Amino acid sequence: MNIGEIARRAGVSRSTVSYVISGRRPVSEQTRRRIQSVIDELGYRPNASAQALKEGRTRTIGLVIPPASQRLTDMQLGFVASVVEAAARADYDVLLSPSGGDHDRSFERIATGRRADGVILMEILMEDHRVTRLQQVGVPFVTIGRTRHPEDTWWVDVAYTELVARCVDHLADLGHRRIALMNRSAELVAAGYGPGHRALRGFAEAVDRRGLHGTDVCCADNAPAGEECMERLRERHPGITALVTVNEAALPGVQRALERAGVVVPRDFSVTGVAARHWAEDFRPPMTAADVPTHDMGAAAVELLLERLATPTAPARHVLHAPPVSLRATTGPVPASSR
Amino acid sequence: MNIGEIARRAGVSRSTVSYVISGRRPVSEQTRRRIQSVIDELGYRPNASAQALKEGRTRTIGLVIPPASQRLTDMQLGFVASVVEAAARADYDVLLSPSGGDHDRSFERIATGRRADGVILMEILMEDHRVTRLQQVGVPFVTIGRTRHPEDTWWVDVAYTELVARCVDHLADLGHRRIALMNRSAELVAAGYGPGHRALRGFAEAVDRRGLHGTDVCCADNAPAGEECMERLRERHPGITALVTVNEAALPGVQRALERAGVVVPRDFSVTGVAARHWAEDFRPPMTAADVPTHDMGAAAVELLLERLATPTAPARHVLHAPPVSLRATTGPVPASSR
DNA sequence: TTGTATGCGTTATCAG
DNA sequence: CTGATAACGCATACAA
Repeated sequence: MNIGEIARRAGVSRSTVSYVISGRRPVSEQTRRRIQSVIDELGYRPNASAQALKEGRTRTIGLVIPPASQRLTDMQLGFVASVVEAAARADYDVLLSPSGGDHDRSFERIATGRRADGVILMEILMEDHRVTRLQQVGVPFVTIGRTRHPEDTWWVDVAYTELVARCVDHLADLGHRRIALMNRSAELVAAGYGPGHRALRGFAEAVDRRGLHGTDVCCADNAPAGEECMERLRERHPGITALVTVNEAALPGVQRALERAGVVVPRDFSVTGVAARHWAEDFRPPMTAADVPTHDMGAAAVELLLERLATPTAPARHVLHAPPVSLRATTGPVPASSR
Repeated sequence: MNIGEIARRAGVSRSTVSYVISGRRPVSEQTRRRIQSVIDELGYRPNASAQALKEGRTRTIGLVIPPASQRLTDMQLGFVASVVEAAARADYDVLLSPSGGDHDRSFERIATGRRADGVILMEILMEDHRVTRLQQVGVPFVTIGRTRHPEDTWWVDVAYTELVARCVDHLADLGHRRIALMNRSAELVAAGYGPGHRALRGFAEAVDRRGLHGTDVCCADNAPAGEECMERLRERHPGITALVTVNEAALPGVQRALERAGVVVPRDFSVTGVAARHWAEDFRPPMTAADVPTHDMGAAAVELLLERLATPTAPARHVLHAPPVSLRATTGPVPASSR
């Protein structure tokens, strides 16, 4: 069934049906009603492909996610959920592309097949070939995260450098002198994953500025790795009294390791860092942390993209989130024995 | 840039370019090469909307997920990931529709706008209006989960009734007489959520058949709820010695509650149930459970859908997964004191 | 081996 | 207020 069929049954031309649907020109109440009743009766809806072809836009956003094979972290999931939700609110659909390496077919379809009006990219590397590719092809895009030189791209990001530095400052203020950073996985950092690098930089700078002794370790994004990592950390660096973590998925393991070692938080050991809110709140006791506002960020990414689509010549916009460190219950004064 | 532009630059007709791309008719090596080089040089890719309009198919699968506002459970996420991955392998794209209630615009776009060749639906209710709607519209679909009368729909599901019964049998064999079922949330069960109903039925039947004393409770899909629920359960039914759970998201809370109460698993208390593998393995000690093969199920759903698209007249196919209960370390003989 | 012409379902321009 | 018609970009039947 198509618009011609509706027109035929209503005894009007196809254009009139089209105008009834779009409302872009006045139609007499009488014919409007007649046409509408035929539409309702047959349950007619315009063919999206034909509309897209004619209008030159698909009302679809491409969302490039990490290869689905590896389980998405909660933060990634938070981004996906909020992007989908924000897009739906704007009556946009979301086309998912699970793309990892180079020359991914799914990515290429979205980038060059005009299947989407614009693209949202996440898990950005400092040097990201997907960003390069999208720029080359000329598809409007917004990144969640940013590359090394983000000046004239559109992005939404978390100020990892600053947040981690704030956590270090907080610990230093509490008298801690020997602290550790639990970073994301070694592979991710090696690949040039932005948050990993920026967290490390913020840690190093703050530790240096406050004259502390800092240790940093990479840790895979899961609980067992967190447990092992925490144990190894305390074993090799028995002097540390506090942890800054940017690896939320490892948190349950960190907790387990501390519990098993009989370490009481925050009496014996302090924990803080950057995490999605529910990870911080699920920690026992609730964790003092900068809560990454995944929900706002996904929505902001969509908003930026729609703005970019509406005014293609607009200068690049960025949103850098630096949420406050929410004081909960995992940080306290350095133990007297370690002072 | 379009196919005409390529044709013009290569000095051939548009059809020849089209045939070079599709390979559906022989083209002389010489012109093929000339055309290909122009295509490569300009980075030309056919317009997906035009292709879809012409061919009458979009090479896109619609995936209807729960409203994104509520965090997806790991099992749901597993389905999404595996569907996306399997679709990508078949060179299909996935269009996401976060749809909850009736008359969802995003759902309607997918159902009636011919934006997708077929649809995969998850979180199916015993009476599901989305299923009805899709049948009415005539869009091919496959459900992950099934309705009350699933005979002539296409679906992939987990045999909750049977799996829960097996868990009960296992506990009965170990001598447990008073056991509890931790179901999904009360809202979900009230809404007619299939797994909730079928788990309850399997539990009731098995408990009855083995002459046990069974208690069942609903629990929200998160750790804090699991903790509270477990505590209440032990408080109100101090006699229970084992738990069957189909609520994986509550597991960390269950674990925490047991630990806080000083209950040693499986010496004092046994735990088993249905869960995605990593939840079972993350439990301490590793949990004896029927592991839901989310990965296989998503892939199977895609496979079924593609088969249905290929042969529209084929009779309905179903896949019912009944994975074995993997013996790990959370079940043991009933404590002597409770025998 | 290649070119010409048609139509997929829409929207919008131009006439009436 | 409404209708005829020309694109949008592509694939393919038909011609040559």
